[in-house]
Amino acid sequence: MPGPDQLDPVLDDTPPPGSTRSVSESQVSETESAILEAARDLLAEGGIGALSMRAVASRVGLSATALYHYFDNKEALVDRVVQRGFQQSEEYLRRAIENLPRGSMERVAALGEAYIQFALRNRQYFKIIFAIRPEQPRAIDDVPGQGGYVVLRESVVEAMESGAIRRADPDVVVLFLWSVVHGLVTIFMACDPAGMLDEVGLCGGDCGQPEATLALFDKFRELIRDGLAPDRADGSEDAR
Amino acid sequence: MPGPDQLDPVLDDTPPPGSTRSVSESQVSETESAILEAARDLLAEGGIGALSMRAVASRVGLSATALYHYFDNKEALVDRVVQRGFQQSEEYLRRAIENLPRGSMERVAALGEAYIQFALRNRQYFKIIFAIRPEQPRAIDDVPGQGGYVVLRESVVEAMESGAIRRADPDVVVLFLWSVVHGLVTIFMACDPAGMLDEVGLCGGDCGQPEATLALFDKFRELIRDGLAPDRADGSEDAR
DNA sequence: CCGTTAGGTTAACACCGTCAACCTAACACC
DNA sequence: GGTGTTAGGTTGACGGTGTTAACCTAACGG
Repeated sequence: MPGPDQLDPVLDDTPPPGSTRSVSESQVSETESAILEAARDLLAEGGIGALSMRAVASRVGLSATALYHYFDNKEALVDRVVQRGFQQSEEYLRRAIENLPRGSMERVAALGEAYIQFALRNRQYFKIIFAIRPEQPRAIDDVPGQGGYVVLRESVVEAMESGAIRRADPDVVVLFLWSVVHGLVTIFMACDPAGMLDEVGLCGGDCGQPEATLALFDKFRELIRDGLAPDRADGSEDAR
Repeated sequence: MPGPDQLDPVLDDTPPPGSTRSVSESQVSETESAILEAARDLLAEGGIGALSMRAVASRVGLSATALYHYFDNKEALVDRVVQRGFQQSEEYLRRAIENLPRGSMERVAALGEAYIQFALRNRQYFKIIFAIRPEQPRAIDDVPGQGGYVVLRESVVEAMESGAIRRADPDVVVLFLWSVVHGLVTIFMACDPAGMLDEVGLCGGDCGQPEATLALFDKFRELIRDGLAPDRADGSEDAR
């Protein structure tokens, strides 16, 4: 019933007609982006197992070996697909906070929610990042944090300056928050949440994953804010 | 230089000689466990890419098709390998806390550290669980939490009763803590920590992953304990 | 003695990533 | 205008993959 994961379509990189697009960087032939699109679609429809050079090629109307004119090998193709996918994450996150006041805790929390939503809507990208690589971990730039890292860091620093959260090494705080939401999302991508969630008492049984994950994140917010230590003002809290 | 990930060897399941082993459950032929062992070794040596039916078979001295007498298909084999790997995690965690006082915060923290260590020593299992599987998420039982969940929950409940941590829904707290360490570990398995860590100021450049991850976790402990909210006893904290 | 089963074989199929060789149209240059 | 050179494409093949079908053989129960 969950259906195939869909992947968010990627920003079009055909230049707006008449624009004097600089020949820099993201010069990408029409065929090349058709290949990337086809690859993304196959990934979304059937996971990494469905993304074969031959399948991609036939979807674009080429022979498999033609792809090698654009990409060194399959790994390079997949990397580009994932990279393009994650490039959106930054914009996704930025849009999630554009209407929230700078320096507020809500802004930071909204980034967490957005990360969860993006991850669950693009889980194929995540699966690849954390699995496919033969051995050596990739550069951090490929990882979903990259774009989001600076966004989150900015919001955290602002929140510290405004006094919404306490002062501490912002990088540690950012990695901490990132770990929380990323771990949550990763766990829920691997487990059947049904069995775990009625344990937690959230939604009775067959709720959708995104809602359940977000609901749990909402409960996390309190823990993130106040910590696990018992109230120093010892007393009323939870008497009886 | 990081060398191949090694995987912890699995508990021997050949019955101790003379024991009246019940014919229940884990009845496993010698050949079958030889296959599982070979598969685990291949996984450790070369990742999932090196684990092919033919490679496993030849290592056991069989033809590839013989494996199908023991496992429905490759997926089933891999699942068993991973499942056996994770079965150890519970014991691993239990051993990490056996000398720590019940109800203490250290006990909870030690579980986090143990989880990180186990994950980094058995990362191949994690990669498979959280990424490779074709589509549908597996049952929660397969996930590394399963065994560990009850252990962690027990320690959390005890810590609440002793007053070491504040009272809250223990399941939410457990999932929260699990998310933190799991997220941390997952992120570090995917990124090159070098680039990220000197950002954070931990270890100058080429330190090993486990140490870096544990060091960061150590910094997290403070955030977990006290939360992000500014001290209510407003004042001294970080005055310039 | 015969049937069944467990455990194993070989041969084959369809698919995979990739390479080598070749083709063809477009363009730069003397 | 002829002549490289190159970008973009083809076909065919190689070795490897998971998996199936058919077959073999030894052990065991009736």
